[in-house]
Amino acid sequence: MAGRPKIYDEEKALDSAIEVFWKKGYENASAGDLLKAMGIGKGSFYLAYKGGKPELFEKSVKRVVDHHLRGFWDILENCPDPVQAIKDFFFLLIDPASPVGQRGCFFGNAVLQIEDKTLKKMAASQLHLIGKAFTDALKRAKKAGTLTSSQSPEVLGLHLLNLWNGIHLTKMVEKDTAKLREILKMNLSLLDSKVKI
Amino acid sequence: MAGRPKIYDEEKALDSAIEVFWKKGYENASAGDLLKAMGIGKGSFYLAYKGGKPELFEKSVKRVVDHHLRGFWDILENCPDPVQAIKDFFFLLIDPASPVGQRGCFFGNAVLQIEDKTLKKMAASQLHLIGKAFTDALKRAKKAGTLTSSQSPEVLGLHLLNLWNGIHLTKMVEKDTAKLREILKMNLSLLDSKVKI
DNA sequence: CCAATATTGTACCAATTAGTACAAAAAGTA
DNA sequence: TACTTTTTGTACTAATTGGTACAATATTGG
Repeated sequence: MAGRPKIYDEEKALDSAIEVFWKKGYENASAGDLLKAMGIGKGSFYLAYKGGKPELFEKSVKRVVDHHLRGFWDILENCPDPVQAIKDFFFLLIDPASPVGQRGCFFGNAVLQIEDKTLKKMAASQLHLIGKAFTDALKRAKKAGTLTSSQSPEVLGLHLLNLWNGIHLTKMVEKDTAKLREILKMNLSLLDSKVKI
Repeated sequence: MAGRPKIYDEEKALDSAIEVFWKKGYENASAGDLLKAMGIGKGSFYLAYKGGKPELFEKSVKRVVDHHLRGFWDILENCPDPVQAIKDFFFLLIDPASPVGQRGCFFGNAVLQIEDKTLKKMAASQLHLIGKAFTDALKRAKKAGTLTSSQSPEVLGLHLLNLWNGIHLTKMVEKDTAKLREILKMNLSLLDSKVKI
């Protein structure tokens, strides 16, 4: 148990790779781009990621789940009013000042960018989990009485995933934030009881 | 004005290229893939598309607009009840038996796949046009009295574009068609007057 | 049937790619 | 100090890439 110590920080390097994947897309990110951003050489890279780019992406997915999504999940699971938290979150998503930016959803992008079936499925199942997180939060809200819609949490959770999927792309096309706010208001009003289908 | 005649059908070759772009994604489609599918050699290809893959994609976009979208636009502009046509169309989109399949939206995919700014913007503006087509159809429906929602056609049109963007991705993740139908029903009910926001 | 023109297939090139091999380096340990 | 272990950087390979050059081919018009 000795050996030359790593000169780089594994998590920081991984985060840099994630940035590249997110910004350029999976297929556009060459090994060279990734190595450069990660600040390591080929020797270190293929030692740490014997599977090359696919393995790096797999680890990136896990890191995005653990790092970027974990906080959001915790809020959904613990906040007093999940419905309000969800609404706030979506409006944050279209705020031009928000750090979320114009990069889209890491997993949604991946599903539409990656040809490799294994990686594509992995990204798709993460998206599905986001839907499940919405659903679970809504179930809790239903019990607590803050979800007043008569629709089932399952259907509403999928609706929110669909809204999530849509808005990430739509906001790249429609720059009028006021209009985006209007459609969010409409879509989120489906969680309220006053809206009868 | 003479010369050796073309051995291939330009439109058929272009359609084949579109298939490749649609199925594999822009970045995954190599020049080799495209030539093979188009059934032509390099000589013919670089004679017809001096700009290479970008030019081919540009022509593909125009062809998809003219060929795939035109029919839909005509219906929207001429049918007696645009609201009903729109609803039918969305349900067709999630029908497993539909030829639309799992390839997603040609333009939406492109926006998320292509790094080249010019091509990306071209795809984005086509998406925007789809939203405008919805809006225009809804304006007509409003005048005809078949659009009963009190929301403006502009906002509802953008909502439909957003639904379009979302459902193309969501149906790749959620295979339960019944659930998909439920969220379509909900989202499309926003066009009806009985739904008050 | 010859000239002009446009298309085709192939051979070729230069650049970039992912990935491997391996020796040098930097630590711990005895 | 010498040995072991792990990481690092570089040099290298093999394959694929997009794109060009060009001679051969197939047509129309004079």
